[in-house]
Amino acid sequence: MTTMIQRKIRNPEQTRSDLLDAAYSEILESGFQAASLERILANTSVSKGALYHHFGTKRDLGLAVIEEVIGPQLEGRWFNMLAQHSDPISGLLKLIEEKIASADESVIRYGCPLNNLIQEMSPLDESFRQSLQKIIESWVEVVAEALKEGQASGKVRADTAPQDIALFIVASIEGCVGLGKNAQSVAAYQRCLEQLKVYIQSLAA
Amino acid sequence: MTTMIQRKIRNPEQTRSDLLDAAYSEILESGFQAASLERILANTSVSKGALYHHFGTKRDLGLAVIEEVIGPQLEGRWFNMLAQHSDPISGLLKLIEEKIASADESVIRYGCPLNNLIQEMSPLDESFRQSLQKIIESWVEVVAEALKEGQASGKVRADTAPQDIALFIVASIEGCVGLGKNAQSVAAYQRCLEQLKVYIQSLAA
DNA sequence: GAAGATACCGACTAAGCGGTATCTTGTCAA
DNA sequence: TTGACAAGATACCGCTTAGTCGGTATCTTC
Repeated sequence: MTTMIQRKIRNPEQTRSDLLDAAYSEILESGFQAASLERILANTSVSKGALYHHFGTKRDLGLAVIEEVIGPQLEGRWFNMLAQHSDPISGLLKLIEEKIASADESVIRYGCPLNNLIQEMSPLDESFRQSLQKIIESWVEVVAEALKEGQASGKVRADTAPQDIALFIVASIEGCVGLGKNAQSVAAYQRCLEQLKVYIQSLAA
Repeated sequence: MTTMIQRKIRNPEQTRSDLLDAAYSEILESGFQAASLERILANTSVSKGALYHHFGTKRDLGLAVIEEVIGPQLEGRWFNMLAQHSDPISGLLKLIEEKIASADESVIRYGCPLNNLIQEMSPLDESFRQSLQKIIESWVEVVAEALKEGQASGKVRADTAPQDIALFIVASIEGCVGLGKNAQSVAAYQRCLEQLKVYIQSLAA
């Protein structure tokens, strides 16, 4: 009944991964709710049937993007950087400096994928919120742990609360990205991060 | 041809204001793109015809919400508070403390209306971006001016850049709200703001 | 090589969307 | 009192949306 022009060779994992990538881009550009499955499909060569074979609903696709694309992206980088510095202050400064150096149009245009989804989805869908929260928590935890070790080795002021400071640092970063994004200004983003550096330096013992 | 059950008395300004209020709530809950005109109308007793009499498009309605509801809400408060303190540090601390004290479920649930719209709309619609940017700029400006005056009167450290610091403070606040919102935790929000207080205190001469 | 499972295809559906057209009614100035 | 216009009402339109379904092609297993 219908003409069948299918892919000759099959590669389910590739198909799934293509969908995740395309969905990630679409969500980054439009947000989750305004993300269009038709557009995602148009940017891959995947059919609607294949999509719904791999993901039960649009929601499932979105959650998979968070857990399998956004999460790993963020955690790996921070974990590694802080692991290879014995002094957490240097490690944090290095990470911020890296952000300042690599700041470009696309960061300023789309902002932080994590923050975007938090602002849009966390009040609307509890599963999204929890998924995003897991990432935030492990991010904060990595920073807090580094600060604690720094306190133990006498490199970070002892009269501070690592957990709270870590939370504030993460919050500030998201804030800087958000403001830079709205100003459409790489310079504003960088100036904002420079102030965060000042704050971080003030944590040194 | 059509049955006409209309409002007996007319009050165009009230109608317009009702629409703005209902649109504000709907946008706060669902974001702009997912905000439904039908739902907005259902929450007022206004007809679609009346809506489109007052606002040309959904976009126009959104822009009016930003300029006539969100903007004034924010600016008034910060301007007044900083005006009545000769010491900007005290003024800022007072504002943060007020935020900490008045933190409740609804702040944590919906977050900052301004930040929500920035993350969602600024990459998608240049008019939205500019409208939001005007608010951010005047917010940053109020803080920066207060800091400058503080420097002049010797209450704020002279070796700092008021404009950059103001930017960072605003960014941090948005970040704190955003993280508190995702954690669904008033306590986390408050802890985050407490750290901002520490930073602000460090600006004193 | 047959059978069963997995992967994939694309036309279709129902609902919701923003927006429009055409109408009536309230208001107020002349 | 009446004419003009602002304000409001409602039915309707075209379009997009997420999701479904019957069917087919490929792969794996025995």
